Amino acid sequence: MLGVKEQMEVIKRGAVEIIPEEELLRKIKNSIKSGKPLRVKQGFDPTAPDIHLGHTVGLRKLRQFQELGHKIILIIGDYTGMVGDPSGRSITRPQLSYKEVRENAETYQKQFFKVIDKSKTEVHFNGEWFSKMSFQGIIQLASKFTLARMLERDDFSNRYSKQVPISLHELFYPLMQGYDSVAIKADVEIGATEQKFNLLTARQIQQEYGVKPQVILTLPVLPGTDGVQRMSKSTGNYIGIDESPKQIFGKIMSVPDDLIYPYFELLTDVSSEELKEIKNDLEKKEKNPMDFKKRLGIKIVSMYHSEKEALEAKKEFEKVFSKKELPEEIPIYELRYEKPKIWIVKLLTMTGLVSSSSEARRLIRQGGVYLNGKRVDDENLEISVEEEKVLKVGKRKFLKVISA
RNA sequence: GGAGGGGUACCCAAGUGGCCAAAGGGAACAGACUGUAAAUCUGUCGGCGUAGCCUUCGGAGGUUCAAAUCCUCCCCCCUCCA
Repeated sequence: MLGVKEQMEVIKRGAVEIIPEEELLRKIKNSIKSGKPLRVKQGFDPTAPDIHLGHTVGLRKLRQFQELGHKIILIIGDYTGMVGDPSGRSITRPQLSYKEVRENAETYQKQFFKVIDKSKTEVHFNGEWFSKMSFQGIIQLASKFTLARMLERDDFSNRYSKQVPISLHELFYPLMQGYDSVAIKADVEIGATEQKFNLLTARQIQQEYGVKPQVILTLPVLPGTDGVQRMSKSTGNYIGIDESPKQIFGKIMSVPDDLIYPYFELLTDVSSEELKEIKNDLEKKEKNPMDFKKRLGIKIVSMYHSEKEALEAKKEFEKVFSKKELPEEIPIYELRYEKPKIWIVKLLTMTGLVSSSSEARRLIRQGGVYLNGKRVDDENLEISVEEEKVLKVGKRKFLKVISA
């Protein structure tokens, strides 16, 4: 096991706050002395079935704790998932059914272990304790906190002042998360900065239940591919770690240039010297940001697939978008049509390339439809059904149409 | 229980009888440009074989030549008082 100083250095990298830092020092010291690893907790609510790069910021930190010899406790919030975390939210989250949550949890676990080491991880569903909690227990838990303190949160107070509804069950979320820490006796809990309130509430709840309070460690929130909102599945600005190499690479390339540095910092292992260099180069603007993005894309795809696939994805990207050639693999559509000729608009809607014929006409007018590499400029074009053809809609949609 | 304010397209939001398929912004999509699925600029953004029609402003009825807009009932949200 590494010494206190060395451990702290690893732990502090990329962290925003450690509260209280002295307490963490003490805990690590004790852990080294006693040989007992720290219990480091992070919870995830399985609201959407996919883990994306935003989740990996925390998971990677857990991984580092593992490498330092500590115990990771992963809480899968099957019960908290039914409430929905109000953190950073301006509206009530849609409530999920228990069944949905359990199904998502399955997928989650598979993906977790692409980042962290399964053999050194303890997994709990918080239903383990919440499903057994009596109403009496709930009253007891609720009595540990006051409304005034709850309303200190700016997400709640914003909603309240903007007259956006806050349901009572949402108030339970921080209490439940706190109780998780009681149940598993967490020494450290990590979470994104927007989790600070929940994380701090847990400290208080732990003390109320006679458990030593945890140290909290916050990490930056990862912006999504739009460069503005936090990465999340519901806003559609995410990159899932289970996506194909091509998709991950392509999405990295579509990220605004400003995100290049934060992504390198939060999502990859590049050394701090290398990071500095990247920052300098980006600021000087002498080098092409595209090349940094390619490097980033290769790094990230390599982590979740392989280096070989990463290089292939890069090649494919250059082929399709830089050279504007046809991609390596094009999906095939088998066309069944009773007449020898088919109207182009009809074909586009039939194949699902566009959702309505108005849209098809619009795209043709805008010059976004290609047939066998030639731009289609006639909305009334009739094309032969027999002949094999390749359709391109916009920059990214390709389809090979063959007659069935 | 009483009083008042609201519900408009994917999201925010304007519209209080016809000029409303509905301003503006965001998102999305297309094109141009390039350094890329970045940035910027331009355009599109309910549906229908494009031609005028059809469907849409919380829901159901009604008034009117004409309703997002007026009337009735209902549902939902917010605020204040109790």
